This record gives sequence, C-alpha cells and structure tokens, in this order.
Amino acid sequence: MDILENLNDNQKEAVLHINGPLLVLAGAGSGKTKVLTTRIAYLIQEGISPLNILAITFTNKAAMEMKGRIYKLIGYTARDMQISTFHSFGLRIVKENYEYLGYSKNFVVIDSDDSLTVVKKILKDKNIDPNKFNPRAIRSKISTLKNELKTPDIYKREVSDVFEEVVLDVYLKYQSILQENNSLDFDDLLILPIKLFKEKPDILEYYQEKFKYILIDEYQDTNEAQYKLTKLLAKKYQNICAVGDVDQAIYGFRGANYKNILNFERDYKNTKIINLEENYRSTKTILKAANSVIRNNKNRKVKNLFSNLEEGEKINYYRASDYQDEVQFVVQKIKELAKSNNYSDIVILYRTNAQSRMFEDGLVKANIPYKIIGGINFYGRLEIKNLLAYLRLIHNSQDNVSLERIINVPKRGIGEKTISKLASTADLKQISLYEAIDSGKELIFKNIIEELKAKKDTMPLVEFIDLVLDKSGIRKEYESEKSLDADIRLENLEEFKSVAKTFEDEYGVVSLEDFLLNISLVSDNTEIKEEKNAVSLMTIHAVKGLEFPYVFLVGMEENLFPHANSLYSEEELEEERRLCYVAITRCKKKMFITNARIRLLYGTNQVNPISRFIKEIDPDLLDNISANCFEKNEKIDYNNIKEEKVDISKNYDNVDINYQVGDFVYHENFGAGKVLEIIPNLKDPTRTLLKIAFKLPYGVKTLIYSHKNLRKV
DNA sequence: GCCTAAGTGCTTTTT
DNA sequence: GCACTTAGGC
Repeated sequence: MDILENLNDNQKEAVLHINGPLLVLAGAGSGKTKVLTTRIAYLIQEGISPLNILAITFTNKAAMEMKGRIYKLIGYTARDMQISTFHSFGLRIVKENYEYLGYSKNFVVIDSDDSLTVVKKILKDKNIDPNKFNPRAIRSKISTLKNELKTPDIYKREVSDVFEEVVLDVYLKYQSILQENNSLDFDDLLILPIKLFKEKPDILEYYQEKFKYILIDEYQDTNEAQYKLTKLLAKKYQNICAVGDVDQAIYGFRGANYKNILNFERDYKNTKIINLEENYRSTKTILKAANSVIRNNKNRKVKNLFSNLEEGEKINYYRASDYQDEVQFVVQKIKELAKSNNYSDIVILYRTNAQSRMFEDGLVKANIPYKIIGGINFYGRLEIKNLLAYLRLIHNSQDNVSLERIINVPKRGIGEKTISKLASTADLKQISLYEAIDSGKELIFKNIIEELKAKKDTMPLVEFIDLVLDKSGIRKEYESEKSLDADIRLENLEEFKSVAKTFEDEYGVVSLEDFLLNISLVSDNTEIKEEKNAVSLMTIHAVKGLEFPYVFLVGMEENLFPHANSLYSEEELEEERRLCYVAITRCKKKMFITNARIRLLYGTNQVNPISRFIKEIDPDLLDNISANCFEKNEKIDYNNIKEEKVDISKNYDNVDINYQVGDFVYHENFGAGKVLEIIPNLKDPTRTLLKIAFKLPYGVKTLIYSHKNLRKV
C-alpha cells in the first residue's frame, strides 16, 4: 500500500521532509492529522525506529485518535513510539527520574480540585480571609506563574500589590506542602522535566538521543513551559515538526502563547514552512462564514483557506424567545435530521459547561440518545474522589490531603479537633499526619489502612478495590441509605471498577501505583461509557480537532459568547473570536446557530444582545427563522400560564405612555404581548411595572417588566 | 462532633 | 442555581 496516495502536493511535501525543522501551517480541515500520521508512518517506513519518535498532542482524545490512525496505516510496528500529551510525557520523565527531583517512588499527581483544597487550607492556616482573596484566583495565579517558569524567587521581584504578596506567600507554602506530601500538580509535570534537563545535561542528552524525531500538534497552544520543554529536547537534532494554526489558538487563558508558532522560524534555523490551505471538510458556505468572522481579528496573518466542495446549504439562524424555546428548536431539528442521519453525526456546541444541562433535559424528554463530553468529570464525583483518596493514601501515606479527605468518610466521629491535634504532633515530629496517629478512633482508621496496605499487592486490582470499598465502609454506607442518589453513587463505584478492569485487561497485571498515575491524567470520561449512536454535547474547547456533519452552535449572545469576562480586553475578545472560528469550522454539511431573547442565568432572567459574531457573518449566508408572536385580539389561554420575572434592575425608563390593561404591545426582545395588569409604584411613578403575557412558540408566558423597549401596537 | 438552616458569592474555556 | 461556608442547636 502506498501511504502517500491520497495526499495533495503540499501535504506530500510535509510528509517527505525527514530531517531538519519543519513548520506546517495547517488551516482548519486541511488534513493536519493526516499529515502528522502519514509522516510518522513514513518515518518508520524509511527505517527510523519507532522508539526514536515522540509525538505530542494536547488531549488524550487526540493522542488516541492519532495512535489509531497510525496503526491503521502501518500496523502495530508503531506501538513502540511515544504518542502522548505534554503532561503524560512529563509524567514519564518524572517517573524515570523522581529521585533526582526529590520525590520518592510512590509520588502521586493531584488534580486541580485537590490543589484548590491545599490553597484553601493555607489561607486558613495563615488567617487570610478567603472572601478578600479568592482561593481560585490565587490557585490560578500560581498555576500561571508555574507555567511561565517563575519560581517564588523570581516572582518576588515583581510583586507590586497586596494580592500578589498573598500569592507569593501562598505559593511558597503551596510548593513545600506538595513536596512534603510527595505529590505533584499538573504544572509540575511540565516544570520538573525542564528543571531536570537544565541541571543535568547528561540526562537531557539521553532523551535527545532517545527522541530524535519530535512532532508537536497544535503548536499555537503551547505555553512557556511546553515551549521550553520542546526546545530543550529538539536542540540537538533539530528534527522537530510543529503543526498548528494561529487562528485556532484558544488556550491563551492558561498561558498558551500563539506567538510561539510565529517565532518558530527564528528558533530553528533553516525551517521549512509548508502551508496547507485547502479545506476538505466544510461546504463553501460554512467556510465563508468562518472566514467572515475571523477576518475581524486584527492580530493575525491573513491567509486564504478555500474549499472545493459544494456550496451547501445556508446556515440556519434561530433567535428563540427564551432558553426553553431554544432547546425545543434544537430538539425539533435533531428529530428531523435523524430521519436520514445518525445521531452521532450531530453535535451541540456551547461556550460554557453550565449550558449543557438544559439541552440534556430536552434530549431526555425527546428520547434522543446523547453523550456529554467533558463537563462534570467522572473522576470529580464525590464518591470517586473519596475512593481515590483511599487508594492514594494506601499507596502514599505521606499524602496528607487525601488523609484529611477521608479520615472521617464514612463518619467515624473524627472532626476538626482531632485533625488539628494530629497536625500539631505531625508538625512537631516532622512526620506525616498518618504517622502521627497513635490512639483513639483514628487508630481504628489507621488499622484499616494498614490492613489494606498489606494486601495491596496480593490480589488483582479490581478485587482490591472491592476490598477497599468493604473495609472502608463506603459501600455499606451507600447501601444502607437506599436513596436514588446513593444508588447512583454505587453505580459510579461499579463503573470505576470497570475502568480498573479495562486497565488490567490492557496492561496485564498492574500495580496500584501504575493505575493511580495513569488515572491522574485522564480527565474526560468519554471513553467510559461508549455510546455508539448518540448526539454529542460539548464545549467549543472540547470539540477542537473533531468534525461533524451537523453542528448546532447555541447560546450565541453577548455576555455568553463572547463571554462577559472577555468583553473589555481586545486580546481576549480576539480569542473568543478564534473560538467561534473553531466552532464553525467543525462543521461539514449544515450548521445551526441559535440564541435566546431571555436567558435564565445564575438564577435570574437576563436579556442579552445578539452576539457580535452573528453580525459578522455575511447575512447572505444566513437563513433567518424567528419565533412567532401572537395576533391582536387573539385569546390567551390563561390556564397554562407561567409567570416569570425578568431581571429589571437595569431596565427602567421614563414612562410617558399610559398603558391600560388589555393593550397590545410589542417588545424588542419578547415580541408581541398583551398587558394583563399594571403594578404601580407609589413612591416613584416612573417605576411602574407591567405584567404582560407574551406568546412563545410553546405557549404563553407572563413577564413582569418595565416599560423599556416596549411600544403600543 | 453532627446536623440543619440560612447566608454568601459566584461561574469561561483544560491537562 | 448552585456549591460552599457559617452559626447554632442537639
């Protein structure tokens, strides 16, 4: 089989380039993954050992996908090469060099939840008011600093206000706590290898020899640490192939710097640059829409991405009355599509995870199978986190964070007092909390852990997990509760066992250590419940790299998308726009864009303007559909009226018009309505409220509202 | 130490 | 709407 068969000239050129730096600027849908995978296959075909190849992606999903495609091309010869995310690559390096880095063998990797817990604890110990200094903000600042490779020492020099002083203070303590607990956070997985490589040239050289051929996907999304890490590794042989697209840089918020890709030529002499500009994915209409949006970014290199596919259908744009209407529209359209397509051809994309729930409800009611990708993490569930904390503590008794989490789970009558007593003993003797336990109810707990510790290597993983569930009392607690909630938790624990089972099946006998380390980097639960034919729901960030024939882009309102937090920064706004570009370019055949006139957000009804991104799309490409309103003199069915208040705090306007009950009115956002009641405000007549019935596509809704944006008809 | 009720503040996106 | 925190009664 000729692996070069289906490539165009530029793609072929990229594949055939073996030695020396190569930069592939690959527009959306231009066959980027194809180039990467074929190139790897070609390298191996040309006699380069798979052991010498390192390919780095951003998500586990992308890594899996890439592996699969290479296997398809050249079979399992490819098994020996390293395809992983930056973080799992970092983990590998740390695992191979933990001693030099000052950790012991049973180190654990903590997730961002745990690191937040650590920050909160530090604030408490230092008597810093978490209401004044937001723990999340502090954690995220520390993470940013770490990714910028700024140690506390370096940061000290630039601290300029109280918040930063607090950050510095917490940062120092945070690092020492992690070290004491023999645990690393995600950021350490990038920084520690860099530290190692800088301090130990011989070790660096070993890895340079090992990974002579390096491929980096989504190079525009690398942050300082990732950039440094690659640079160190590629320095000797310069056989680095970076693939990326500046227009798809969407991780600025976590320190990614798209300029890394622009500087590639400067960093690596004699770089060969290849542009991939033909899009094989989307119809002309969709590509034009994407281009018309991204064109509004000032900070970009103009490029010419084109499609030779058919013109295609126009983009459907539906401006719904409210979120329920928006959901109904989407559900309706999905039903229509499902007549001649698979559910798996359809994706619903939103800006924030919080938006997923209402679509989930709608799909459940309509009996449409769906899967949510990302969002509330399987491993983030309480029962799973607790079980994991047990496993971690059994594995690493230095892990104070895990101990505190579960010493009283299920309830054993151990409270704050006992823990602080333990903490002071531990502090005094310079030992861990676990080691400090010597009496009382705590000792019973310790004995359970000791017993489990002794058994951990004597049985298969799944059996051991069962044992932990039994001995800890977790299972019994949920079983005796007999509520739906408890049943779900038990089910999740069973699910966790099947994760372990799959892991064992794949790798043979595995140690608790390997299992824990492996699991710490898996964040998305997509692979756990493999639903074959289902509509996908995910954030736009999560959809990067994927494609679907039918795409619903929902919630296209100002404040939501672009998100309220990014409205005041040109940089962030451009990132939002790139995000929109990513969303549109996922679509192969037909796209649907929706928004809602009233949106239930944070518990109140809000009214948001239409997203600027919709306005940036050439109107000729859009097919507008709007919600119907009701006719003058139409009878209102008062039996089925839902009454809702709109957040009217900003909506007062001077009142000149005298409305009367029964008047027909028209409102910019809600459409036609009828005045049902006038609610006077005696203190301030300009603040008179009206109770108005508005007709929405699925029924009548009553809103209490001011006069703003309202007129008589 | 546990439980409940009431109060508070906030929510972008991910490894 | 929610998760999270706090106060107060048991």
